[in-house]
Amino acid sequence: MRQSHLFGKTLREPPKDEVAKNAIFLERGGFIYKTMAGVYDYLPLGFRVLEKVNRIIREEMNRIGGQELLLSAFQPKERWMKTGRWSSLADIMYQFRDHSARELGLGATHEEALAEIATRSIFSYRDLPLLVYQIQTKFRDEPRAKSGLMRGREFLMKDLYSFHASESGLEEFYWKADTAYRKIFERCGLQFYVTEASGGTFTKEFTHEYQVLADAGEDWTLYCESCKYAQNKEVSSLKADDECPKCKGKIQIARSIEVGNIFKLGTKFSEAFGLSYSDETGKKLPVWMGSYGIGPGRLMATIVEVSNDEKGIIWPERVAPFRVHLIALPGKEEKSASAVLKAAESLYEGLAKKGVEVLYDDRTEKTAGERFADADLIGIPYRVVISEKTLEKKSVEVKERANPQARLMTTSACIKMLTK
RNA sequence: CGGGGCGUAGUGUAAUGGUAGCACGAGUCCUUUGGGAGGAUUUAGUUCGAGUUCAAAUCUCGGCGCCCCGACCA
Repeated sequence: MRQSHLFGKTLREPPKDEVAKNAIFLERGGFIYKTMAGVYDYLPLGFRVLEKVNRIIREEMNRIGGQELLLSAFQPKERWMKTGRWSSLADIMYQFRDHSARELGLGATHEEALAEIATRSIFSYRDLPLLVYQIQTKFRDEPRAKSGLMRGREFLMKDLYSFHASESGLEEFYWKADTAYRKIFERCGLQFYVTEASGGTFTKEFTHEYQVLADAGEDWTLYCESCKYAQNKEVSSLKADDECPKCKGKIQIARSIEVGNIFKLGTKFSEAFGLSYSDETGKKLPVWMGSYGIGPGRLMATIVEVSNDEKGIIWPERVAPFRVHLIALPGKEEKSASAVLKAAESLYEGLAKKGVEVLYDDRTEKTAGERFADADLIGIPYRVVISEKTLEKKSVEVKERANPQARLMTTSACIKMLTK
C-alpha cells in the first residue's frame, strides 16, 4: 500500500474531546472515525487490524468445531416475547416501529435468534453438539457510551452459541471454549486474567471473564500474580492484600477491561423456543446451551491501551495493519534522490512479491520528521528507511517500533529478515 | 438516568456586548528533505432555536451534541 493513496490521514493534535488512549491514538492515526458517541467507523488502517483480530478469532473458533454464520440485526418483537426479554431488555435494546406500525428491534444479542433457528436443525441426539458463531454488529442503547471503542452503542461481537445434549456436554465444551479464548488473547499479544464472575440472571454458577489489566477498564479485578487466580470484584469477597485462596500468594486489585466472557445458559432459551431433542431411547429432552462472546473492536482498543508510548501505538506483529513501514528519504541532489526512490520501489516490490505487507511512505513532499512521527503514531512493527545515507553504505536501516535501536543491513538481509 | 465540564474552519485555539483572528491541515505553484522546513496563493467557522440589546461567539432560557464521574452493563 502506498501511503500517498491511503484513505485516512493522521492528525497532529489529539482530538480535544477524547481522553481514552485508544480513542486518541486510533483517531489521530486515521484508524477510526467517530460518527457519534459510541459509534465508530473503521478506516482502512483500522479495518486491517480488525480483520487480523477477526482472523485469529475465526481460526480458534473453527478449531473447536465452530461453524461461522451471520444473523440479521433486525429482530421481530415476537421472537423476544418468547423469553420475556422484549421488556426486560427494553432499556438497552433499540426498539421501534416500521412504516406499517410493526414492532421491531435491533439485536443486542442473539440467543433468541439461534434458539429459534436451531429448532429446524436439532431433532436428535445425533444432531448434537452444535457450535455456531458469528462476527456481527450488535446494537445496545448504552446509558453511557465511553472510552472510544471500549463501550459503544453499535459494536462488533463475536458470539458463539453451543448446543448440547446434556449439562455435562455443555460443561466439557465450556472448558474447550476457555482454551480457545486463552489462545486468542495470547495470539493478540495480551496478558489477561480469567476471572470468576457473576452469572447474572441465567445461572447461580460463576461464569468466566477474560480481563486485561488496564486503567481504561470499567471492571475491577482481584488477582494473584503468582498463580493467576482472579475474581471480578462484583462477586468477590476478597480484597487487596488478602491471601490467595489457591496458593497463599498476595491478592492485588486493578482496573481491567473485559475482552471476553463465556457463559452457560442452561435450558432457559431452549425451553422458551421448544428446542428439544430425542435421546437414544426416544425420550424428548431440552437442549443445553452456552454462549461465548468477544468484542473484536474492544479487543483492538485494549491492545492499544496496553501497548503504546507517548508517540503512538506499538502493534504486536500479529495484529499490526502492516508488517513493514517503508520510508524513502530522497536527498536534495537529483541523481541520488532518484536512486533512493528506485531502491525503495524495488524493495517495496520485492517484499510485496514475498507476501510481506508493506505500507510504503512515498509521500516525498513531506519532511522526514513528519513521516517518522506518523510512523511512530501508526505503530507498524518494522520501520525500514532508505536514504542517500543508507545507500552510500549499500544498506537500508531497519528499526523495530518497540525498540529504539536502529540497524543497518543489506537489502537482501532485510528482505530475509522480514519474510521470516 | 443523576452530577460536572465543554460546544468558534478538517484539527487545535483567540476575540471588555462593537470588523470573527491565529496556527496547523487541505488545494495550487516554487524552494526544501534523517525527527512535524520556508515562500506565494487559495480554501474553510461561531451547534440550533428563542429572548435581552442599537448591537450577541460573548448575557438569559430551552433544545441538540460531545467528554468525564456515578448508576447501569445478557
